[in-house]
Amino acid sequence: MILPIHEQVRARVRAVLAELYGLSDADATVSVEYPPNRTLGDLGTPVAFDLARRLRKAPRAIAQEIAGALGPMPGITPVDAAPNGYLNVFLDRPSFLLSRLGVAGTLPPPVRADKTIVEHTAINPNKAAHIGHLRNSALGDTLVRVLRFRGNPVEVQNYIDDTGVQVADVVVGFQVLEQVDLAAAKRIAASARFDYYCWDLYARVTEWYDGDQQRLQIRAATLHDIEHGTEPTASLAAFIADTVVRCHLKTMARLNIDYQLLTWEGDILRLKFWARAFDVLKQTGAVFLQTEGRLAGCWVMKIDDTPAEADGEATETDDAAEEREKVIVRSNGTVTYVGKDMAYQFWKSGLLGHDFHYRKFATRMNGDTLWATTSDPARAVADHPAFGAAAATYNVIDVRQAYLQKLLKQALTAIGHPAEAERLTHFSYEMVALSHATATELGFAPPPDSGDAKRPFVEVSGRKGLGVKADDLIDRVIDKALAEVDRRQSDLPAADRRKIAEQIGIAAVRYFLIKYSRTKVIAFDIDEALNFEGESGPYLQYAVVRANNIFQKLQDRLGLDEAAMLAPLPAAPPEAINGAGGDHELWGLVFEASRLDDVVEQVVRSLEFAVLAKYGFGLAQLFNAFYHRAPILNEERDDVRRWRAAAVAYFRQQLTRALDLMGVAVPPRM
RNA sequence: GGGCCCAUAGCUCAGUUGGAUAGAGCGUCUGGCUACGAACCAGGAGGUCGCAGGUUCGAGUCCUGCUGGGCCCA
Repeated sequence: MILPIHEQVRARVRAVLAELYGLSDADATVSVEYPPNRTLGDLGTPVAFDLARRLRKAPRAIAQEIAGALGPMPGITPVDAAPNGYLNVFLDRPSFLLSRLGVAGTLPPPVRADKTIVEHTAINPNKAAHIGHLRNSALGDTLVRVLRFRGNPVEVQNYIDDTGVQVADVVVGFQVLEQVDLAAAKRIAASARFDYYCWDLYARVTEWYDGDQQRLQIRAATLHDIEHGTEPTASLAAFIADTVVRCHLKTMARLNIDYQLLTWEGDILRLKFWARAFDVLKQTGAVFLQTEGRLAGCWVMKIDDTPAEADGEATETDDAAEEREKVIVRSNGTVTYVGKDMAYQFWKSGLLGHDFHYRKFATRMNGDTLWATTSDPARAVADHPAFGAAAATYNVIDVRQAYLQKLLKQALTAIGHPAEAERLTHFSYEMVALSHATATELGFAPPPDSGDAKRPFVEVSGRKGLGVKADDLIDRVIDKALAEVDRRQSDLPAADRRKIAEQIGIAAVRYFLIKYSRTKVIAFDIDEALNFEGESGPYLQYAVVRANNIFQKLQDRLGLDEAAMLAPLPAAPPEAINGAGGDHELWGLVFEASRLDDVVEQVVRSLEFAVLAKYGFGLAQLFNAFYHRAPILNEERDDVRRWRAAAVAYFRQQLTRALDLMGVAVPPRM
């Protein structure tokens, strides 16, 4: 963990700047960076460049003055003013490594107070999950893990849109296309994969609508029945949603993803959350009844469509022409999903003044209860954790929802809570499409002369049934992993090999979904996802497995455990770690391993998990190179061997933690 | 019509608040297994960072315009 050292260096340089030049903290920002290699230094700052103009001196001269005035710092040896003006510092390597291994004291974990809600997944409960949903869940779950790593208390929620158009469509499929009632639907659920069944049925309903637009009236009537609890439609819809949600939870559990609370849209309706939020919106004038024009009879919210501007110069020309009106309640009385989302957000931010009832829905992977909201007092469990009312909210939803997420923020501001709006984050990411090769392989190739054939990728469409189902992908990746494990670990029992293959498959899928910037469209390619070589989850796992094997062998052959290997180090000659002969490879590995906390901060700041993925990969690469060049079991010199073992011990500790942040476990063998 | 995003090696992508020599994986070519198991490593080839201006001691990174592509709103 390197951040405490950053702070130490930054504080000391600031003190020197005040001393030498009378500069306050506000006058100079001291950024701490990493020199390109360890020969130049471990940490560096370009502070002299920033001051060159103000002080009318060459950066190099300033750097030399600062270096001369810095004086000794605990754990930090010489300070070097590089010829180009960088100011670089070197760490005391032995004490740095030993303290990080707990041989010489440990660092307290950070603690933060503010409760944070992360909402992710939110798949319409009307069909099987596909790879697009997996990107959401993988990002969301990683966000949860990363926030917890840095001490944030997190509540994970999964929003279930059980009263939306998509569920209505599948209800139409059952009732009209299949002539199936609730009892028959239950029989189907008992005998087949229900989410897969619904996947196909949903696509058929879409086709059926396309055959005659009049049929959309059936959808509207069905939706109305669901929203108003009219039987038998309401019960069938509830059964479909409940059953499909349980399928989704199983799928996500395969990837080590789960939740603390399922929030059901139907409960928001039945508990009149919306009515409550509507009152607030009306009272504050945030929404009003439009009496004229084409939106007459609708309750609308004026929305700010202008791009964010720092200055106010444009305001005098920005009259009504720049403002649009968003329909919140349609003239037929139905609430748009924006309205429901607002009520939900008010509750998340602790501004609604009402709460759900809660019921136990299932058991989580760790044995805790997965809770669900309920509107039925008879089903409610009195003794439940406190949900909602968080200081900060992350809504993990793809970029197509950016407009609606902006509306949520505006609604919070409009009802007089700009601070809450500020702490609402739309965790936005681009969509997942299919590469042409994979679309073709799946039988979805667009006609050669069509416009679709010329596009860079093929769009996934749940409505058309066009996509890769999450469980199919996971199955294929695990099958591939199992074939590899069978080849290499034939002595292991089948059940163990299966378990290892699952761990490897999960790593491959999760790493693949994390490694791209969130602003990038993923053109999903099955062959790429199945590649376990190079930059992949299994590569990272393999590095840790190798490191673990070294300690296993030390134990087996010499009876030495990690603690016994490290115990003599405080008194051992430090040449091996100090890079005698200009070799800084061992130290380079240790230093890079220490950067995890810095990387996590950067990840939370930027919400870019690709940074975490690249870090883990780079660290694994460093280790693999070290592994080849620096033997431990076959090393004769005792101190060299122990320093190497210490470096490997720290490496495996840190990469194991990094993998855990990605929801990836380390297999016992590979 | 308005807004957001993307463009870097043959392909897929990194490149931190502007900073040290533009990197990685895949593919391709060459070499390395008596095991700390090669799901690995070492090396080669491969680049007008979409185009044109601007700001700066310094621009792949910031600003403006343009081209091509994707998405959202109307």
